[in-house]
Amino acid sequence: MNVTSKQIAELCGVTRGTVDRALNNRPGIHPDTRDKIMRVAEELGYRPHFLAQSLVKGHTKTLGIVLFDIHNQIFSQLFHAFEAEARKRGYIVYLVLSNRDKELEMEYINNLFDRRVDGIALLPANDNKKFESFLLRSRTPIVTFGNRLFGPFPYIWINDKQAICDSVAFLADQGYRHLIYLSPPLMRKGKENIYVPEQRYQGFIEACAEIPAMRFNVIAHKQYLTELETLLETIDSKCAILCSSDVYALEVLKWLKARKIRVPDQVGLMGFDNIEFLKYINPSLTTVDYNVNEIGTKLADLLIRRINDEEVPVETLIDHHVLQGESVMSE
Amino acid sequence: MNVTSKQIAELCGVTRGTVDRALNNRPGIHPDTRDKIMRVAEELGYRPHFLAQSLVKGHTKTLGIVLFDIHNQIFSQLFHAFEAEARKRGYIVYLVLSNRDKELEMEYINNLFDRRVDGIALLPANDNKKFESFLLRSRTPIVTFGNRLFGPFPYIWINDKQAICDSVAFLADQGYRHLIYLSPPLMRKGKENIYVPEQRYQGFIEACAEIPAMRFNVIAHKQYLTELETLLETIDSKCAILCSSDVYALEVLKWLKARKIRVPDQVGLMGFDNIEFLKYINPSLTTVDYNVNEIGTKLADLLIRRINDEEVPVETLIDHHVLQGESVMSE
DNA sequence: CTGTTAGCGCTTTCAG
DNA sequence: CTGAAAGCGCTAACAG
Repeated sequence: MNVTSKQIAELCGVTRGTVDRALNNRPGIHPDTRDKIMRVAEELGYRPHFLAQSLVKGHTKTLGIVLFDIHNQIFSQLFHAFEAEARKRGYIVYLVLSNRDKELEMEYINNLFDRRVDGIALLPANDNKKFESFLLRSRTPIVTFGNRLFGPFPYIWINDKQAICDSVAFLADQGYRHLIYLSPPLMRKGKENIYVPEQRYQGFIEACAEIPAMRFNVIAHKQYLTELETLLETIDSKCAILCSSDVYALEVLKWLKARKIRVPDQVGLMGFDNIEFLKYINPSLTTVDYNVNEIGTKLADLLIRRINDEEVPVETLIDHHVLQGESVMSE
Repeated sequence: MNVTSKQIAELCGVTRGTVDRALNNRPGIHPDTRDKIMRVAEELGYRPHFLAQSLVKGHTKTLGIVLFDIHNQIFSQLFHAFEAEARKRGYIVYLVLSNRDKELEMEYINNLFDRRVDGIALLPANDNKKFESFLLRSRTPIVTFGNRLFGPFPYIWINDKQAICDSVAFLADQGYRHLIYLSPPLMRKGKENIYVPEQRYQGFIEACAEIPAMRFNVIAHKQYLTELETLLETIDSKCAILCSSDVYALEVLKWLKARKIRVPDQVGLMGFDNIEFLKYINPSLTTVDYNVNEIGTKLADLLIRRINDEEVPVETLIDHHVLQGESVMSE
């Protein structure tokens, strides 16, 4: 069914070299033969065999993007922007989900290498040196985001530490004197790459340490709700729960509602990411907002520029700001 | 950097044919030479060139999936399941987003054809005959979902018409005597493939027609909220708004809250899809629930079976049921 | 301006 | 058991 350049050559009574010159309009061919070849190609609905082309050209116009999963809406928004930019620049993208499984992540990346993707956008779950040298060995351009590696891999995200510092400062401003930082990913410390959770955590610790009157706790548990329950009973000052991402804040909010604990009257609540779904939540959630579409677009841009051997900054940090909602209140 | 079978052949003093026999453990090779070749391959970290392999084998172990977008969570859930099943069966997947753009959809599908994907899972935005014959011409296995074509393309989804009939029956049971069906996608009638919206619409009309006491309206507008506002003022009987998907129901709920119209006291509200995020919504939304993970998994399964030339049913319908939430109430 | 040749990396058939 | 040769479909360098 599929017509090849060889067939066109035979039909036109020329050789494949000539057909190639016409098809890829390169110089050195008589206008008449070119026209004829183009007409025949058109009629037969000729389409070049992409794999064969890739094999000889050495590139595939394909990008891979590795995410943990796509349940957290922040990543589907990011993907959408990434895909759109990739398309505009002529690339198609493989989306693979590692489910935070380190083995699976390596398997997938290997598979992407085998398929000769031109570049990979990576949200890494692995973090050791072995992994990094594995990535380096392939010489495939890689840009990381949302979690950092320490080899020479460009990174794009936000300044997480600063964002949490800003959040703490904001809550302090509103009169909160006791903060609970909730970040279940921290429990995977030593097991997985938790660069970003760690950054946020440090931001929290440092910011709190600088405010003399501030008391604080950290919850880094799978069973964070039960821990929260016991904790909440012991606190008497004005207290807020700062979550490392909106999805946890939503879980907490749901739980608080079930317990008839009023937000923000009895306890303040703050998330992180400003995912689109927040617009349907009451009370509206105070959160850290940043332009994830911009990240997705720039991620693709950086990757493609690396593919084209252009210089790209090793670190690109997008702006963020605290977005005030009804889930916290002043005095 | 990348080691080829040719290099291994030279190093082992054999020919590439022999190397191939070892690597793909085929019969007709001396155990010793096999061992040696395997050892050398291992040491050099040999990995077969996937594109070259595909070129000669005639398959790519690649699936394409075409979605409108990934903002509606129902589709990210579906993708997750699809991807997981594909991986288990040895496939990697291209995710492309048509944004409901018919031109773009064709471009993308052409691109997937060019790349010789083994099969495509398609949520079609196009619907005319030209499009279908275009799809057929390529002879690439295609399975559709979420919107139907009428060529011989297997289809998997739910029985949408029945689901809306069930919803209407349910609402009637609860004592509602006036229903507003809200389905903005209907406005694209004649412009795009709206098979599923149409099915749901017909379910609504037919079900209402069978209930003598029932009055009803349909909103199929982009500016559905303003239309809703004027409509609501004219209604005196117990009324519910039935939305063609949860995302519209959430928009409506948000708007009603802003207008201080209480759900379900003043008006009932019902969605469709039961997306995961609903668990964070108050009042909890009455909706139509179905197992979208099952759809994603079966979609991949059907597609792969078609690729393997197995017979697959032309239509696979997953169960659904009305899930009662607090957004509707009896008498 | 066009044909010939070699090659991308792998598989497969046919001899030996 | 192994080598030689052809081919997947396309590109590119070199002659003519």
